[in-house]
Amino acid sequence: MAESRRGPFHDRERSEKALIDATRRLIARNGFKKLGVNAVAREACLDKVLIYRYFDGLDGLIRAFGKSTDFWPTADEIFRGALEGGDRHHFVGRMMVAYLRAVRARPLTLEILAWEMADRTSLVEILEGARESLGQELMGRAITEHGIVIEGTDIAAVTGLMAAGIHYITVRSRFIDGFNGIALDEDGWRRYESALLLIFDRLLGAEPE
Amino acid sequence: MAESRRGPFHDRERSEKALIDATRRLIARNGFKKLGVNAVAREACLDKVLIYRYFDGLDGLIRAFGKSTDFWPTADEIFRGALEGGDRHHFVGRMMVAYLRAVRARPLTLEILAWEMADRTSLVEILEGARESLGQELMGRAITEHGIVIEGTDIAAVTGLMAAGIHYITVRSRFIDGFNGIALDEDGWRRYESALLLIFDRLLGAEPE
DNA sequence: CACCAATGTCACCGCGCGGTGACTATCGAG
DNA sequence: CTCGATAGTCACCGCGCGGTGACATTGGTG
Repeated sequence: MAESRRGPFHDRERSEKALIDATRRLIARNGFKKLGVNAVAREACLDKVLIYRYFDGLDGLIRAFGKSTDFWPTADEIFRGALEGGDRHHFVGRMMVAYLRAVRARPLTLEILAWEMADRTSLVEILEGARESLGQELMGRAITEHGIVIEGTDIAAVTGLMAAGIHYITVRSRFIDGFNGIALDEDGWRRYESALLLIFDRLLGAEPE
Repeated sequence: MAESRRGPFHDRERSEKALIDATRRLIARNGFKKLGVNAVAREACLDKVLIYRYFDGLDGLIRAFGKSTDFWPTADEIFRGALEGGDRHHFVGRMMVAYLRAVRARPLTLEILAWEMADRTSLVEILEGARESLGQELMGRAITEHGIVIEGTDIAAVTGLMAAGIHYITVRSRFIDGFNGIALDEDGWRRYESALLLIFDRLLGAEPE
């Protein structure tokens, strides 16, 4: 079998994978602006008709891309980061910092987030499913597995607000290099992280375990 | 003079204004996705060549639109809202709530915010100038005119984070009806507002003046 | 009046897009 | 070897886009 030759594979599975990979590369490189059947086919060095044959069009390709790619951080990753984050601050604050870092480290995720803000087409809706529940899962497991106790505070509203702020700043950091007068260099990110820790310490009480 | 007739005005000023108004309507209605010389000209019932003649292309038209329209809330509006917000919470928290309401009430502003997240073209950069300084102006005037004292807290980082969260949630509320498990109905907005007030009360101390 | 600059209209160009039908190449089954 | 299904190519369509040149219309000035 001529594994490494250029051009067609005569292997549907490989072609499908090539198209999905091309989609991922395009989104990572250019975002969603220039995403289309022509662009994907060019990137994959395959004919665009295959997108229609194998995926029933761009929608299906995006759907397959969404299933194949873990562009979203997992709850485990967040908890791991929070646990490594020392013990001088409240666990929930450390979770938010871990979330900030996880999102920042995922260019693909940032593009998806930006896409979700920009328009509401069928393409975007496909990618939203799994992750709206991440917040709930995080708080639920924080309570059951890590013994976090919340009382007297609308924790969903506060964490939602913080997650929203994290999304906004990280997404915009793709283009701009400052927000609200704070440069988005390593020092600026540290300041935002400290702000997150401080807010939850003051809200929920620092817990020097 | 046939003031109210359909069609050409034979009046450059009026035509320019018509094009700018058409731009505003289009952005408010469809966002920036379908914005282009053809669409604007159609909306204005004028020929697109005038966009090139009078504004040197779409860039210039957007620039003129940015100058002509006050799509951004003013510091005065925020202070007014904060002062009307009672005295049971810290002034900075009330300012953030006023900011949330001001942004929410401006569909045009939400579209611009969404646009800024989505891509970084010359068109977007034009609209960014005046407002990056709003945060600084607000905090500066809060300190000098309202006697707000901040110490021991990175207030820029905290307010930046909150403003970012406000931007994200309001922008997404154009399409979705919930975030982090909180419905974006009147009750949901109240919860976010309460969260803002609570955070700044805990951070800066409630000041029942 | 004649003239001219400015205003606005119209027809057209090249391009890349999404989408499709007809064709060829490959490979395994009988 | 033959045949048929599958994988992949190619040429083409209509459309809307950004952009431009040639023309028609208007209104003020001498």
